[in-house]
Amino acid sequence: MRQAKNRIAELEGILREGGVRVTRQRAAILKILAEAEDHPDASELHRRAKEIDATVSLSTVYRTLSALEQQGVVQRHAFENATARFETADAPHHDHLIDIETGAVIEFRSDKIEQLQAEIAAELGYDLVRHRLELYCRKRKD
Amino acid sequence: MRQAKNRIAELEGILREGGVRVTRQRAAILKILAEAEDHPDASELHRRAKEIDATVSLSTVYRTLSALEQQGVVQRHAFENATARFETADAPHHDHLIDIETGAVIEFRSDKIEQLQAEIAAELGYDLVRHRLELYCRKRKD
DNA sequence: ATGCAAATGAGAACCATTTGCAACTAGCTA
DNA sequence: TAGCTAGTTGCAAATGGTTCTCATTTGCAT
Ligand SMILES: [Mn+2]
Ligand SMILES: [Mn+2]
Ligand SMILES: [Zn+2]
Ligand SMILES: [Zn+2]
Repeated sequence: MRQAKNRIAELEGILREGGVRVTRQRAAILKILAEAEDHPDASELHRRAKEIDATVSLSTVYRTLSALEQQGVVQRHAFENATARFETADAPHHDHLIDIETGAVIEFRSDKIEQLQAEIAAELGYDLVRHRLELYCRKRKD
Repeated sequence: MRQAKNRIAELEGILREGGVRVTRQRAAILKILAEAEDHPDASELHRRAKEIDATVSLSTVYRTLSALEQQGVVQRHAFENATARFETADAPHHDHLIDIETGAVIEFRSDKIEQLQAEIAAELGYDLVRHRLELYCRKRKD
């Protein structure tokens, strides 16, 4: 809990630095995001945030997510035919494996792949700015 | 040209096999797709198809693309905040590098990455069904 | 040629996300 | 501490790519 509080305070600090006001609504959304262990979409975040502050509107959730994304505090994912999902951007970079039966999202990281991507871009005369790697899988049955 | 004609005939054959009628509109869309060297979206395909058959409607473009996708003849891509783009699925598998300044799409393939992906899925207890790998890049300036 | 299930065009519907606007309010100022 | 004001909010309407509805047309097997 101490952990989470620090993290939230830190995030709020980043916002204030960026000239973004920390309103009641934004604090609620930020707390939800900081505590989330999954990859909720806007309406799920809305549902959760309302438990903290019932006045939060879906519009504000969207506006806040855009602001947080712009501040680099939140990351947006657009998985295959699904609404956008979000997570805080404080964890080290990772990519995602999506279970196509259950929708479960599993995180992973491959330094080899990360490096290969940069090499490929370089070979083609480009600098890699960001990438998207998603594995759509089915649980192995043996 | 011979090449293209064969390819189109072949694609039409696949459709008939699948019990999908080859209409005037579908033939036009198929021809455009077979000749396309880029990754056009639905409205661009519509624009091009109308030059062959002016009656083609955007609805039919969408419906045809869905049908072709289901037959495995066409592949749909949903790049970062952009409309869906399409290409025939007869070329060997490849992934895409997107120039974030110009929007240009460049194809590439890395057998190493392909293999690593399968390994990662396996390690997590999954079978890789399909994946999405996109590199968002900026032209290197030196 | 005929019959009929499949396909079409036009426009309405969908739906996640964005936006306009009048009422609030965070946070600096005096 | 009260006041000021630009940033923020809730609500509702707008957006825009894509899908759907339905009356009409058409591919194609017989
Ligand atoms: Mn994640
Ligand atoms: Mn391609
Ligand atoms: Zn990665
Ligand atoms: Zn690939």
